[in-house]
Amino acid sequence: MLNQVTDLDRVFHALSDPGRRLMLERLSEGPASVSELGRPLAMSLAAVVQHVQVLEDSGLVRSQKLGRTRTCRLNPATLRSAEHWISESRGLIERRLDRLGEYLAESAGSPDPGPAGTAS
Amino acid sequence: MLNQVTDLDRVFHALSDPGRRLMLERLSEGPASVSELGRPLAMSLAAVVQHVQVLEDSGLVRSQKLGRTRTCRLNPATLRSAEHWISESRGLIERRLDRLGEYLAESAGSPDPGPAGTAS
DNA sequence: CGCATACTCAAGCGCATGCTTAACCAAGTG
DNA sequence: CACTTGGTTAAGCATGCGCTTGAGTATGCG
Repeated sequence: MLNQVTDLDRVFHALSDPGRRLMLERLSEGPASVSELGRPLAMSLAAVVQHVQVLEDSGLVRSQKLGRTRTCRLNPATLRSAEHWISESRGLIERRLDRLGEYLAESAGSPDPGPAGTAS
Repeated sequence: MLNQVTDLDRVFHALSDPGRRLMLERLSEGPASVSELGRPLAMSLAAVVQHVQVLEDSGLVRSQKLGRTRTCRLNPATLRSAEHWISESRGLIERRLDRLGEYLAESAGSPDPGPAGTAS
């Protein structure tokens, strides 16, 4: 719950690249080799390897080498932790907005009394 | 569904910074001013403004200036689109793993028949 | 064996990011 | 009015990121 923060850094950063997301989408349909992941991407194999490394460092992907090919597979648990962070924040504010809506509906006409609370 | 991709770039990139996530958590409890968002962050106001700019470009945050203070508030819709992308990928692979589990339970002993499909 | 395949590693390059300081402006406050 | 507070903008700098090339290693195949 605390050092997960730095984990989230890596996860969201990994997710912020369209090429890496494409790899993940591919991986969500089943395991794949490194060169297979990079095939639709128009870049050198070395670059693909670096992307895979980012994904693996983030925990989104795990891989193992069998013979001379490295097989990657998605790790849903890490994906879930990112999803969890988002849904927490989103849930929080949506509940807040709901309550605000009710409040405004009840006492229509009054301005927001104190949205931020401690305003120094 | 298509040009959302570049939007997701910005959203996930915005989420990849711990300071920005802290701002979002703050914002999920209600609107706040720029200097208020930056108070716990140990950096100059100018830097905070730049972070807010990133959040706003991503669509995660909207703001309006009233008097001399800019008030920021969270936009749950954008948060939801990021959550949606993740849950899609995660759902896909978890269903796949479930099916694989059933398959392995039924015909125990057989190897995976063809996980990637088109292996060229 | 020789040759292709599938990476792996290191160095380097250009550009973006994250921050700083400094100057500036506008809005409240005494 | 002077002064402070809150924010904006621009310039500059250090670091990191994404990619390349080039060389090397290990595996599979005929």
